[in-house]
Amino acid sequence: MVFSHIRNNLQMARIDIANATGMSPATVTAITAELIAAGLIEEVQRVVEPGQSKRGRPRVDLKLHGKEHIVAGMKLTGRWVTAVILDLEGNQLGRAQVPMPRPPLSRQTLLELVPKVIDAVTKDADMAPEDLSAIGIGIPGTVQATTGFVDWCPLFQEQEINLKYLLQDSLPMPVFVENDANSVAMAELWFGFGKDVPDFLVVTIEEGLGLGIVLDGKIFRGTQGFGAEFGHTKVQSEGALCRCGQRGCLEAYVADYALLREASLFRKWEESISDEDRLIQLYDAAKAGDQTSKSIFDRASRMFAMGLANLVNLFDPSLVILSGEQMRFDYLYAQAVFDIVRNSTIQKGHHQPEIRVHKWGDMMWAKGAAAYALEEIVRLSIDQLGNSDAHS
Amino acid sequence: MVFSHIRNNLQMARIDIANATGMSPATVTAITAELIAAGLIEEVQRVVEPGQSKRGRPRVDLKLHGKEHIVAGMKLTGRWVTAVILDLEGNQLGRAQVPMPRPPLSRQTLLELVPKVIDAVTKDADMAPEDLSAIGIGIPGTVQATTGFVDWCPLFQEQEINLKYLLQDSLPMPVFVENDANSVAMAELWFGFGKDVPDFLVVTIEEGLGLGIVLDGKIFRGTQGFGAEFGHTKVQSEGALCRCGQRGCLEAYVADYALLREASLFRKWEESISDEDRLIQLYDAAKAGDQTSKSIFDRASRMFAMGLANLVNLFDPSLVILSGEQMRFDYLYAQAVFDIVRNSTIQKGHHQPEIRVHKWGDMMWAKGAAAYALEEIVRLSIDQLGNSDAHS
DNA sequence: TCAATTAATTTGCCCGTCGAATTAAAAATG
DNA sequence: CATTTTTAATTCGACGGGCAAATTAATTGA
Repeated sequence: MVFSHIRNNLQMARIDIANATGMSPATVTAITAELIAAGLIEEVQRVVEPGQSKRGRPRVDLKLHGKEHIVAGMKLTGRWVTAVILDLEGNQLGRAQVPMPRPPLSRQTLLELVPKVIDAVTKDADMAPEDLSAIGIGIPGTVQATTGFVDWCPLFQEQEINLKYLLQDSLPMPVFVENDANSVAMAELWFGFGKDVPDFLVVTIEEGLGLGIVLDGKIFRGTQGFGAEFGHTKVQSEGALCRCGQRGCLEAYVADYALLREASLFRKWEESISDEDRLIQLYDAAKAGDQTSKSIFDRASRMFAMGLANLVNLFDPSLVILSGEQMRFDYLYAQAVFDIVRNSTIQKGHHQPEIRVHKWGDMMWAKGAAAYALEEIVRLSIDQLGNSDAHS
Repeated sequence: MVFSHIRNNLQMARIDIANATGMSPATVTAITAELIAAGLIEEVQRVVEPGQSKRGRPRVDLKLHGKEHIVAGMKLTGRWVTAVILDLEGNQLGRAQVPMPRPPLSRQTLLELVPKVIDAVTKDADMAPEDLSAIGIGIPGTVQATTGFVDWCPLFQEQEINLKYLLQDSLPMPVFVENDANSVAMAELWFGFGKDVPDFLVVTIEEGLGLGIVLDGKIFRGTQGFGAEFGHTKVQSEGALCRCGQRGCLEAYVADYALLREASLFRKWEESISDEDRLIQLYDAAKAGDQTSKSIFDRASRMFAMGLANLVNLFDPSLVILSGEQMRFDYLYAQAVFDIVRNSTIQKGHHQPEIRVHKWGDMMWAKGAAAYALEEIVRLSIDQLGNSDAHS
């Protein structure tokens, strides 16, 4: 609790922590002493701007001790593997991006890929893999973060594997695996709009649709530990076919492949043109006023708004963050979408959630994965702190 | 914690509580002593069946002290006001049901109605209203249970009122107001399928659709305190008009009025026939093989399954309880519905939630409201326990 | 130089919890 | 029938987390 307050405020004095948490100064002194002894935080001299110094003993700020833990975060998509190095303070020390082999990956390929990326990203930070305290990996699919068990991931050949233990065996540091939408939620919680908000939803828009649910400052993983399958909530009875094999999934209306499927009816592209480029052409056509192209995006955004509205109706959130980088998703961030959401939710007036857009790229997702690794490592450190005390 | 263990197991010995909670026997002794002193629990002699008695000091069972707190629970619908008297043990001591004046009710009518019902139900239990420690009231609409503030309720003329304080002024006991779906969830938690399950969803089917979300043994009220608006999640873009004024709400396909609206296209009823009877006729026709009638129910159940599937996809529950009394809802409990849910959710195999049906009537809803009142009263008692200790 | 002021620490205390020892109440034993 | 065995419950002493109050530390202002 003390730790997360310091983290959220970057640096603060003990007295401020006491006020913010409601604890007594005595308790704060005791706890911070332990954290300092454990190397997790450190004292820093507060820079006093001339003229505004007050009388009395000056406060001594505390901040996270960045060098105590350095971790890597990694994000796997069908096209790229993106990685960052983060220290405990959240400073980005290095980054790397390598092309992803064409999925689905064999176990062998995966076991070679991850260390390769770690080598690359640590090199970028002028470090060695051994310097890392942990790595966090964000992947699409259904992941039980507590155990590292991957029920299903579109990127892998093998399913139902324990990726955490699989990778840990060939790596010198602990590995934490997390659903990629939850990685982004984590990034929002540590570095983004969610810093001061205890409850919010993060909707991610990428190849698929993801949802991260943050309740009371913690990620809600469903009662059985699996992530929220927002992309496969149904928005149409007997609707469009989804790549999951079911019908009417939101994803089947909003994802790239859904848009291209529609477009293929009236547009013939050369084989050689990438999906990416096709989408850009489609989007440009819509913007230029082509009604058919426009109707494709219109339907997608209408369906998306409907899915969002359902989330708002069920969770009654005060904040919804939409996270996705690409230009081609602009239509999903349009005012029209927000209007539909507002008109499709019961929450009235001051209960309407704020909807904010974060155009974050893969790097932020990787940072989220790193944040998850940091959180777990810190949690372990603090737990051990308590235990070692008990023995002494 | 100790208290809820005793409540859930009806009666158990101290040593069992220690084992179940992980506390030491010493602690259990201390806590139970306090609870006994407060009158909340009492010792009972365990009935030893001959032949199966073990050596050693016999365990002394503890059970809730029913007479310590007697509460009333009340459920308001558009047609009836249903009330029960419950003691702390959950024994039903009395019941009453009076017709509801035609909504919307004025403040005056409401303020007269509630005491009248309390008089009736306490009389049925051979008691006086003064004997009640509290009353709990379950109403449809959006209710902030913590404050008793009613944002919107279809039964009342006035909206945005604090029903809790409004009623408390004219009643001798504290009043707790709760969304009716949450009342049912509460009933499941105390008396039903949810007794041993920490996380589950309760879907209620009545005039509208309700949802109670139980996470970690507590009712989840959305991050802003308002209940989950399941009935107004959207299952169809630009769909059927709902009584809330929006389009495509699940309720607009499943609720009574939705079915009758469809039926009115091909069936003309006498003015005098009640909605209730119309529905029964419609249902009988469908059962008898009338294709048009059947298609109405078919669509309703298909939409309902879709809404359920979305809940499962988002919350990943291990248990979903469907609660509704009337025969006319049988089609919603059909195997076909469960099949659609299973085929529309990502959860596979062992992660599929169990779906159970509870044909509970208004009386159980009222019991849930009473349970809520009991929980609040007990919580207050236990809190005061700690405080009075601090002073002594 | 000395008060005034504010931050941080130390001290002593309370409370909840625990392990270990003790007491209580039964059955089994000879 | 007294004694041992067994199991439940309680008591006792101790410990750790957290707090209020007192104390110490470090600064500004008079």
